Amino acid sequence: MKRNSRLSSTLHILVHMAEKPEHALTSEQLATFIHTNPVVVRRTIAGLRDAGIVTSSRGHGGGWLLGRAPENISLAEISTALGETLLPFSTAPESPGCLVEQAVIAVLDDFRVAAEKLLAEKLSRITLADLTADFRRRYDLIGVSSHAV
Amino acid sequence: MKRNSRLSSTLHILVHMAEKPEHALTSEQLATFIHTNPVVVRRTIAGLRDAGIVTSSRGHGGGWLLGRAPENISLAEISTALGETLLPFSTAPESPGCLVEQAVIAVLDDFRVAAEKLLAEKLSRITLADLTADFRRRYDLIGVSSHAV
DNA sequence: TTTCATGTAACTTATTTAGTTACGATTTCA
DNA sequence: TGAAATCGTAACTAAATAAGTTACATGAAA
Repeated sequence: MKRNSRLSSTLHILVHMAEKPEHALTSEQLATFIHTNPVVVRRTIAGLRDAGIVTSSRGHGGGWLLGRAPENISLAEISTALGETLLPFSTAPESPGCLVEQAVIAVLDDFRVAAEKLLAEKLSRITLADLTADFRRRYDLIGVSSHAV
Repeated sequence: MKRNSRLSSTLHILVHMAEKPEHALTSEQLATFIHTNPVVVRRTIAGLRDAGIVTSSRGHGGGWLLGRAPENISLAEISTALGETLLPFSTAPESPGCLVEQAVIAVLDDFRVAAEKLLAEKLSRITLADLTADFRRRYDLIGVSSHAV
């Protein structure tokens, strides 16, 4: 798993889980999908469990399942549950008391608040179901082209 | 200079330059403003020079000046000149040929393109002049409160 | 009670970014 | 013309962050 790909890797995993709603997938299996190892998977999606997006069970036959229907899981929730920040820049003060810095931070923070709201809104309109639908479309297309050949 | 603070640090520097339009500031001076060293400053704002946002001159009395009026320098330009990415997540393929990944990347890239456009628009409406105005307001306020006491 | 699975802490490794040193090129000034 | 000041940039070091790995405790099922 590459850097900064936690969101896309997690979505990859979730689509697989959505495609096997009745079958718990182990961390081991999920790890192979995103070319990493089971511990990284467990660590990465631990927050999703806390958010009720997935459930996990131990022991024989255990593993991971979606916590609810893909229609009710938005990318906004997933991103939040992963602890991802939508904007990459920092506005933490480095020279408390400096008026220039205070002005910079004030303006940037205003922008940040507004931007995060916008992004969260956009992400909340995309659901896991949209992703699985997109996947199925691609899958069916391959089938068609195979027949055509 | 902390991590992920290249944008705010650069804005800090630029406000100082806007406040001294006639006086070239050296990398050394700029470095002290953001608590780093001259080479980091030169490296960081090299892109701004290429974009015409600032100019630099060598030798005795040399240093850095704004390339044009603060009203005509937007945060969008600055961010771009710094080579900053507005969104932090990666959508680089890790398993070429995987249809699930393709679906995930397609959806995320659509979001990314739309989101970057939105953010760039918002940033293009904020200029360096807005920052200096904010700074002056704070500066004047301090003066007033000093008189009051 | 054995096996399979997660939960998690601790450690190692890889990557990225900032910091540093060094020095050449350019400009000003005495 | 020579000394001092300043940027430009390459090369290296250090620090921070994130991923990968190992190890083992916990819990569930056969």
